[in-house]
Amino acid sequence: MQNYDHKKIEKKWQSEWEKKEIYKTLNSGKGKKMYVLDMFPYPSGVGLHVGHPRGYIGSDVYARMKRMQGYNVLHPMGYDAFGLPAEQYALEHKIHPKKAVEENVKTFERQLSIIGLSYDWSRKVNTTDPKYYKWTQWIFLQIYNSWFDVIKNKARSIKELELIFDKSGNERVNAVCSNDTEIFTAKKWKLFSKKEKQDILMKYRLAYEGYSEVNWCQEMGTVLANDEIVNDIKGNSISERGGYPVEKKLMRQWFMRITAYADRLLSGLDELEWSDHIKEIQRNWIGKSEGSEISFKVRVTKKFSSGPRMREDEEPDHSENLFGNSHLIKVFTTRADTIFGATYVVLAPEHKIITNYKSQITNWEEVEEYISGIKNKTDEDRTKNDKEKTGVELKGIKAINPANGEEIPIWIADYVLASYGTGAIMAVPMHDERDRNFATKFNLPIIDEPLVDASEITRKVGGKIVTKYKMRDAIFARQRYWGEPIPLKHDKDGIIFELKNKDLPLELPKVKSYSFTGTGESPLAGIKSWVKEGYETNTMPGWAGSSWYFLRYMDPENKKEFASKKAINYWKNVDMYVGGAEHATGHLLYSRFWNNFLYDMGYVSFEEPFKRMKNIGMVLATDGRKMSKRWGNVINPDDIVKNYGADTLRVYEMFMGPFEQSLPWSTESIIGSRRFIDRVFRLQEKISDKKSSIEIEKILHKTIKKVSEDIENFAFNTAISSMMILVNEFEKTDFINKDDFKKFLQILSPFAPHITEEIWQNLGEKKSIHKSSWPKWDKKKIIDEMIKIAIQVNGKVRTELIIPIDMTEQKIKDLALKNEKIVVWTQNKEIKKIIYIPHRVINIVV
RNA sequence: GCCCGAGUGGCGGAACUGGUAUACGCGCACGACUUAAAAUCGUGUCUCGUAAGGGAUGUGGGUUCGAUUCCCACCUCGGGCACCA
Repeated sequence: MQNYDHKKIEKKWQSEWEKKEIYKTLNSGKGKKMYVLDMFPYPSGVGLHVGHPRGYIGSDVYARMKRMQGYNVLHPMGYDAFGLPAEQYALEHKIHPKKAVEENVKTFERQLSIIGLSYDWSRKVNTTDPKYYKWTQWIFLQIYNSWFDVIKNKARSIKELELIFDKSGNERVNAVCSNDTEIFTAKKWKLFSKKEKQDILMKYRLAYEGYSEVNWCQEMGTVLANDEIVNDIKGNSISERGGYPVEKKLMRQWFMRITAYADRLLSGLDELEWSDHIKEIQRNWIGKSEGSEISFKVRVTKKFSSGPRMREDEEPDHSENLFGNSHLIKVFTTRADTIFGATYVVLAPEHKIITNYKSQITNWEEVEEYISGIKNKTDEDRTKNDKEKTGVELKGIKAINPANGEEIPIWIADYVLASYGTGAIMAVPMHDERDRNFATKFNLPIIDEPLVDASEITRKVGGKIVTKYKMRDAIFARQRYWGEPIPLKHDKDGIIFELKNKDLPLELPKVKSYSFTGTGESPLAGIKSWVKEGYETNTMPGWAGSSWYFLRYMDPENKKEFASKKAINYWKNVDMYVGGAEHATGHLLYSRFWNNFLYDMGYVSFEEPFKRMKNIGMVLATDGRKMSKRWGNVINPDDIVKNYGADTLRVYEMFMGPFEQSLPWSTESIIGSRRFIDRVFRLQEKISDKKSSIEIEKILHKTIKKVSEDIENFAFNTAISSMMILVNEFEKTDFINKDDFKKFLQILSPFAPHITEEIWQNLGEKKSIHKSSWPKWDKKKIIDEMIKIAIQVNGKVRTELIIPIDMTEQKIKDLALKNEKIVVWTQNKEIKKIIYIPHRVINIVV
């Protein structure tokens, strides 16, 4: 008997499998389909630590079992490689990002290849490959050319909207649109110029151009993310690196109107087999709340003013204009029932109505100062919970509470956000803690008025019931180089043209420097030919390519479509998605959004892309911290594979604890998994043609059942522990039946593919174990004839009984009562009742 | 602050739907093999107690014949959101 040489065995089988392409998947097959997908990685320069492959091993075990169970399994891998880290790596190493990605992919593949994962590598995708991002651009154009019909609750072509405008204007259109959209008739629409029409349509498109505030750092010449900013001693925002001042700057951006899908993204969660935890995070992120929109009239109290025209008897205005018109303040409240307790109104400092009353506000200087003070603060500063409330009253004007006609003061304060609701609130200090804090600080009245019916009062004061979401539209632009170019161009009059399909992909141009431009614009803006052609200079954000990659794996070489109808209809949604929980509010929301959109437009036949999902827990370092170069606690999987073998690494990573739980790595404990593999190898010596004992058969079949069920539930740790128990039993016997041992090898093979293949073929099999059929357990063989039950007196276990499984309840009770260990506790006492739980326990209550 | 999740031996963890808590593995101790060590194998390993028996699943209470599991309060840790009207 030769010794177990993991290096030799693993190398041999890996090259054999590759040669025979045993993991290659066709877009058709006899069995049912099964799409098992890993979240594709961002190949970074530092390489993998032992935590990274844990999720891949889990999905691999699952995919391998499903394959053996007769499913046609799609199990691909690819790379998400656009974005900042690759760009920064390139800057540091002075190479092109494309080169950096190539290098990192190579490192990644070398590290993965030695673990023995069963990917179909022929389906590899890379988001930075023009052949791939051609279709990212194409999908962008479909989204750009769509609007959202609220009545039909789905996306429709923008051409249809134009037809509606031609026919009847937008008065009756119920669409999701930007909130400063004005109402027009068909007649008026026809009079608009081309540019004006374009601007109006832009307010309806699901991908649209707009402006948003960014954190701008002049010294660094770039936009910073929120977590790249810290506060100095005075509370001013400064960059984390360098400590330069950061201010807010309005910047042109592209957006995705994900808010149109808020309701569907919320209700779609119900049918998904995801952990409740992740669903809850998405629900909170979407943040649905129902309430009332109510208008408060503004009255100028300063005498002889020449302000906006106002008439007391004027009808409230119900236009969709965000900030209402000049003489009405529209507030959003979830507590319309408290309206009689409203003692003041608060506007966001950005509220448009403020400047409309510039000449009526008597303390304008003070107001202006407060507003400009807000400008230099980041949202984070403004929204710190423990922050003392600040604000300024708008003197000279008052609001009228529509419920009781009372005149109440109007304030501006940064605790009211322009981006949520209507940017204005009615303050009810009696019922709202924030309003109460504010009222206390500024000596505003706090009154206790009886509550009224919310919907009734809303109707009475001419308001309406509305639903609001916390979720915002997603910014879909980066002012950086390393991303997909946006496939649009404009002429000198600002008319936007989309690129035709035949002109896709619009490839990233070569550029001298892809570092920050200093103007905040993308490096593409520095390329004369690019700008001259009128191409868009923003690039797409990192999440663009990852929002649809699962569809490309189905048909990765297709040149005519992002994937053929046939392939999409065959594979449909991902059946099992495996990856980190940190993508809950990013990737997992965006890709659901894109997939919903593609469903609306008839490109895919399913609304939800990821039916089942398991979230891998993090592998922590031995010290309980995250593994990081910084702490010097990184364990490299290459070393583990070298010293213990890939099978041992795989078994250990699955055995160390529950799949979804974060666990500390222990190189000390890994020896247990290696011993297990060693024992399995040594068991070969005991193989015989003799029939196994009934006891061994029983435990074997129980183990097959347990392992099958555990893999299905991603309970890999207990699957392995049950196989360890079986091996312990095998070791106690003199011989092992060959067929029984082969069954054991099969259920172990998803975890330890190399050693099981080696023994399998040592036993005379010619075909790969991974192509064999998953063993079935025999129901008859797992039934115990004799079982052990506990006998309790008053809930405490006093003894155990071993009885035939079919013994009657009465007989068991008699036996229990006669038992000498029980009699000690029951004599001279009245037996009140006896509780019998079949096959488990008898409890005698005295 | 609000919303989720978790807390079990020296360590990682197990326990179906309320039914014998501590499976499996690591570590440790002792023993076998060995000149010796490693490897391997065997035995033991929650705690107090000689035993009978008692006590332990973060803490305190409750429901129940019976609670790691359900309920209430609190403590600690992890995650999400963060003045969302």
